[in-house]
Amino acid sequence: MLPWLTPDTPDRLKAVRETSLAKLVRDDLLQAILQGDLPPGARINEPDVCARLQVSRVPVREALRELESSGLVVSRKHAGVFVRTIEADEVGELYEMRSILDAQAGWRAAALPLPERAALVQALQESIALMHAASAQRELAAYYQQNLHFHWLIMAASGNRTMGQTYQALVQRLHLARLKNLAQDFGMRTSIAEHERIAQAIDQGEAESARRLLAEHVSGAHQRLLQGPRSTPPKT
Amino acid sequence: MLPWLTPDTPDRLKAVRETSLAKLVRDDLLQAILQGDLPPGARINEPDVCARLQVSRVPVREALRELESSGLVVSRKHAGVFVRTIEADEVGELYEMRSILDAQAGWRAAALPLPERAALVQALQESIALMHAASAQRELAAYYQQNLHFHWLIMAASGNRTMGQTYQALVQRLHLARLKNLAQDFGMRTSIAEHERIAQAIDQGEAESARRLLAEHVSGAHQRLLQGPRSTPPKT
DNA sequence: CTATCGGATTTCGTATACGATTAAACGATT
DNA sequence: AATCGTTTAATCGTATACGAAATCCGATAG
Repeated sequence: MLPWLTPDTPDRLKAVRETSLAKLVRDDLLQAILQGDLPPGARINEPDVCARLQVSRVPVREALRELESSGLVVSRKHAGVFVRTIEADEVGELYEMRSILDAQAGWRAAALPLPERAALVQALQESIALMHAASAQRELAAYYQQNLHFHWLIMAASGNRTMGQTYQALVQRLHLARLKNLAQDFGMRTSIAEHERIAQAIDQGEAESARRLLAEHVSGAHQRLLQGPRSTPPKT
Repeated sequence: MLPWLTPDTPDRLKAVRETSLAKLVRDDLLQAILQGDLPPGARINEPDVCARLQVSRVPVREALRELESSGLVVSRKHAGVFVRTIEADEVGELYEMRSILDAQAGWRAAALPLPERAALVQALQESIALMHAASAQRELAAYYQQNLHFHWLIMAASGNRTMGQTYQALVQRLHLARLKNLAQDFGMRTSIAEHERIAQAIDQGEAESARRLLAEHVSGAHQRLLQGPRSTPPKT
């Protein structure tokens, strides 16, 4: 390798060549939306974005169109672009889709050849450990992130990139809904226990179990969300 | 109703108010792609589109960006926009997603309250009748359309609009793959028989059966596609 | 005759400016 | 107080221009 070439030079070169201003603007707005800097219902001002990022209107408009088609913003003609507000019924729709996507990914993951599966399971267990830590310290944000990570590990391992993209868009929209209702502790303990059983099923190669557990896990998460926070589960 | 108001006036008014040039261009290009006028791999020339539709470049670019994010075209910087070519492995990914979406929709449909379910089943049976007709006359295009229609009926009846949108985008991409391989007769008889059993399961309200049958039906369609055309199934 | 290098053409990406249209806010009138 | 008209500000669509990149093509060297 030539001395002035760092290992990541080809990647950076490729990134510069293939990226466009529109994509950069899109990523910036995406981050702003997901972080809550642009809360649901907020109006996105084109000139402001142009001024902030020092770009012209065209890339901004293209970025907004792309965000619109992924369902994160809505554009009302001659009125502006607004961050979408996700209604309760749509949350239900999104959870239903998540449940079947997660279930399918889990099924695939559990049917993976042993070496890859073992690597996945190890990553899952590390994620679970971090969930325990976050739960113990009541760090909801950290727990939430780990939760996303856990499921993403399974999705990524399933090997279906198309499904992964849909999943990602889906999670982003759910995140939008989450921004409205303040983050709350909806049964972290139950959730962790389910995660452990899922990881176990994948570890054992029990594909059908993994599928069922994941479907129930996601549906259950939705149910817990609907029922709202509870102090402690009643001992029957 | 006021005399000068035709029944569809509100709709048309709404359409005019909400539509934009970009959306019109998008729909036009979408149709051109799906009809095969712009075959996979074809280059989409911006000035040509501008000249043909008598619009400026901005709406054309926005339309292309939207098509890109729905996976129908790819844009190579400074090289142009091209209709996507779907590779075999991606076809597999798409079929995998279709199978779980169809299965879930069928499960929901079979759990529908009786009046809606009866209406759905009637529509499904009409569709099957048209499939029989198309099959008898070897009209592959007509059969293909009915096939799409059949599955769409189930998806629409399931009531999950979000899932319906993903499904639609998915079917469009699969259609793109189909444009490359010439349309072929991959077991219409088997397919019709499966459709009949699916309609029956929904009619009987057997949700789990409907889910399983649809999942197997779509997977089977993919398998038939992979194996290529066969003269007649061997009698065991 | 082939391969490679270089320039010319084409096309895309971006920036800027302007007219048209619309929505929302404000004020005037009844 | 309610309604209507006006104003204002924003967006949308368009036109134009320029820089950058890629492709095409020919000339030259081997």
